[in-house]
Amino acid sequence: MATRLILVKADGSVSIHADDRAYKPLNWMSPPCTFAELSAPADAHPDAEPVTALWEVRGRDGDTLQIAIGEVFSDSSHDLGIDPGLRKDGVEAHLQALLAEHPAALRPGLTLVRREHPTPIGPVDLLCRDAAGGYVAVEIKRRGEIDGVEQLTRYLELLRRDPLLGPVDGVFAAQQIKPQARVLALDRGITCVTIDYDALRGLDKADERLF
Amino acid sequence: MATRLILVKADGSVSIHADDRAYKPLNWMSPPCTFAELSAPADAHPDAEPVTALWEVRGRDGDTLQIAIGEVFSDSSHDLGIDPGLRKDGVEAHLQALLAEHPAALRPGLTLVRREHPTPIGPVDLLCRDAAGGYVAVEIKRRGEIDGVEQLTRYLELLRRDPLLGPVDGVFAAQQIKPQARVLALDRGITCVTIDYDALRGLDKADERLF
DNA sequence: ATATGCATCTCGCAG
DNA sequence: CTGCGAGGTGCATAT
Repeated sequence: MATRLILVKADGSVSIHADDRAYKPLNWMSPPCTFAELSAPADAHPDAEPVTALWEVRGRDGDTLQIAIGEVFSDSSHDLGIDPGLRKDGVEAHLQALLAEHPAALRPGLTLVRREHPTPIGPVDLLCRDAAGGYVAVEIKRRGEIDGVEQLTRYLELLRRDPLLGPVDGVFAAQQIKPQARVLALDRGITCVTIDYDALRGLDKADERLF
Repeated sequence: MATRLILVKADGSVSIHADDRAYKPLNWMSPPCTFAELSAPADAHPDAEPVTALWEVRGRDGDTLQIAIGEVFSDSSHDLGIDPGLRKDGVEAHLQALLAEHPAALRPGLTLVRREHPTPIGPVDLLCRDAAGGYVAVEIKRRGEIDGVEQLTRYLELLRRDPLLGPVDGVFAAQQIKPQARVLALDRGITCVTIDYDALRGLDKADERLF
């Protein structure tokens, strides 16, 4: 038993918050879920704090979350209406767009062949050619971790099976690259490039001024 | 402007919730952060809804979150006190502990060499030996997905470079294994084992009774 | 409905 | 403090 905040949203989710852990609840049930009040809660131990209500929230896979309520300090309900939504900036998609405009920022002489070049196991962020005409596959992340290196490795493996392309170089580009990811990349002959987002955006702005 | 829930926690975090997205806020600032009310909010557009207050939340890296408040429908504050905390059951650590006690549940004749056996790129969950004396590396997940297979593959690659160990088998153990992960594992010669947590715990309880 | 990839992920642990 | 792995991750998108 503890004083906690229970948040029931219109989407059907239920969250139980303590006064810490940032935005993450102690426990929760994601929608879709159904909500029921179990009748006549019986206290197992007479010494325990009395339970005045018992809620059961049932999730889609049959998981249940039971909430035993002792005392209610505050209970309010509000209709929030339709939300106008939220727009974000600076995510991976923007990095990809900027680098597609300025591939030479990754390696001098690099030119873009296409964005989201398809392979059987998913699209490569950028496919480029270097000054010598060789193909270069680029994987872009906001934060470069091992997963990204694995992803690029799989793409390279498939691209290199394509006789039309010939040898394919790999470039792993991110605003920040974790040491372990860097080690793994180098071990696999993949070049790491850390990106300065603001500088790149500046480059883009300068470009616009020229035309 | 929209009707939203603003949650300010004792840990200093601020979250802004819409009436959907399960427990995730539309926007937030994680602790540690400081909270200030900017004075005299000026409305840029006379037609816009009036802003009666303007909050600025500043994060550790200098990020700021500004909250413009029009009308307050409800405002309440509660002292939640110290939280007794939350104990979880059935997470990967428990699975690992149980399997370390009962490695033969993975494959008959298997015995434990050590838990968290170190490699240059991280620890292998379990290192075991089979009846024939050969080494077996075990990766344990609650939910087996492709990432886990990749992880085990990396460990195996490194362990197999160690001449002291000789050939090393791989076992991928999880309560639930996704079809694609299973296909990838089999393609790489890795054995998949789905674990019945309750049965394993029963095995453990039975063991305790013997001593 | 399911698989894949991103995220201001958050959180806990261990060096 | 930092890095890294786990999470009932959540969430959007493409298939």
